[in-house]
Amino acid sequence: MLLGMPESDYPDIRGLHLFEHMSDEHFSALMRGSYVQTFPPQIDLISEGDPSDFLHIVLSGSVELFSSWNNRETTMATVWPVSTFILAASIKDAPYLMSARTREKSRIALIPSQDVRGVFSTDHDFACAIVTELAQCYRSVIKSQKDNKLRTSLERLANYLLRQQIKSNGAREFELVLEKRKLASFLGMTPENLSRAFKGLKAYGVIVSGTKITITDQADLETFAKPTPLIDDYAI
Amino acid sequence: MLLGMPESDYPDIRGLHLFEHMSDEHFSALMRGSYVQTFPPQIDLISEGDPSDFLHIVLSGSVELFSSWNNRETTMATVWPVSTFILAASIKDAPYLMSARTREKSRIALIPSQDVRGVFSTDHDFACAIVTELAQCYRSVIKSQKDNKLRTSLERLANYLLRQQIKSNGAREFELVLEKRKLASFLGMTPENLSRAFKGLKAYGVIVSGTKITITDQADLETFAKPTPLIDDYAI
DNA sequence: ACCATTTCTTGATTTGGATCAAGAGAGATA
DNA sequence: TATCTCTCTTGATCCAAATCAAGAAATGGT
Repeated sequence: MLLGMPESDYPDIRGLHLFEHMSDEHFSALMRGSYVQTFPPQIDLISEGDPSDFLHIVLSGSVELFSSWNNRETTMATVWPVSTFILAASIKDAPYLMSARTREKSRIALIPSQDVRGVFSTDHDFACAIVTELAQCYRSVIKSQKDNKLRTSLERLANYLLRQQIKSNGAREFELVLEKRKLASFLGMTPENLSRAFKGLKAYGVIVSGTKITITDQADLETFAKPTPLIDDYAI
Repeated sequence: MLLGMPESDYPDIRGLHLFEHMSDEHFSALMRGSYVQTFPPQIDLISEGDPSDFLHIVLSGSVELFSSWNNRETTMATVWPVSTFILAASIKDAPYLMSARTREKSRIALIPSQDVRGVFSTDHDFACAIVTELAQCYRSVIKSQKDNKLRTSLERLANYLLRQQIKSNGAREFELVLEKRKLASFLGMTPENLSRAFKGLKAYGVIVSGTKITITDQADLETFAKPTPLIDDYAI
């Protein structure tokens, strides 16, 4: 069942860079036309090729973005609260290029794309925020493209772990946030090979126990991984 | 030597979607601060990591965008007249993620990024045009990402040829616009393997003679390549 | 707590692509 | 035109990763 957006969700959404500086009036207008729904795990939210009727926002839980072709499937990204996804398609009124499914029970806000485009065309601050967001998204994909084309799978895994470590405040020990099979797909490899790659990183001081990763020799791993801000820093 | 932008170049630039709808006043302001320079072939225009001082526009010739890491290099894209490149970096005032070099003698316009950001922050039409442009760029990279992750190298080549054929108005016969070694890098393979891949496509009616491609059995090639708008149509 | 199901791991094998090496062809230069 | 250089092609070999197969571990439901 679809629910109108409860006001209690407003602050979370308003806190996103995307909506931070737009006028109260426009923000309320967007919210009034929106819905919130809680979905069970593994539910398809959108399918690539469909018209982009809604801009989606993950309020809780998490969402996998994936793509398929010729009976193959690959994980493109994972979206965590609070963030939007498929902004580009909504703005361009173009079909989705990726599909989305919930990874777990998730609360998703749905803002009609038409409303987004409407406000975008009149609210300059909103347009500026969209530019910043899209530039960020674009640069992230370029980095991912470089990661894929310039690195071997072992190097990609090593750098992925270093990035995750930073997100875990640089702790020696941290948890994988993705299922290994999804991580493998995200990194462009098979689950079998991911398993072997983890063993390959043992030589550089990486210990894996279930979802727990321990980096025993930071310098050694970094010497091997050679992380660079131009690929691995999501902030720039 | 740097030259101010000659007025004769204004129409070409004004014709870009990006600058089409902005006010005359703002357009002139941008142009007044800009430069045009003609570069010889194989000249480095920008290096990844550098601050993005200028938005670049290719007026004639062509430019290769490439990236390097750990002594490896890969071709990311080729830019043809008349188009801009590194818009996202200019807007975000962030370092370039890709390097650029001329492929041939090329005329390049240079618009100070600061001016672009200045006009962007006040001209709503310009901001909207930037949104459209960035959304387009983003979606192109996503398509490229899907191409790389979901297809084998033979499939990538087959679909590349079909896309190039469309750009050549669907002719049975057309010319490759890239050097084969650059095409190989762009498609994520070695020159040796590209050579073998071309031979592999002979089975599907592709004849290669130097830079000339002939598709003798359109249906057969398409059956093998399985092109989809969600990867291969640059327009959506 | 138990069973069923799925995921993960490990090993054996195959395959696609990279690398190495050398020759053929094309383009540039004098 | 002849020579030099660079790109492209081809063949031989090697390596990384995919696939196939089976067992171990973890997860979820009753």
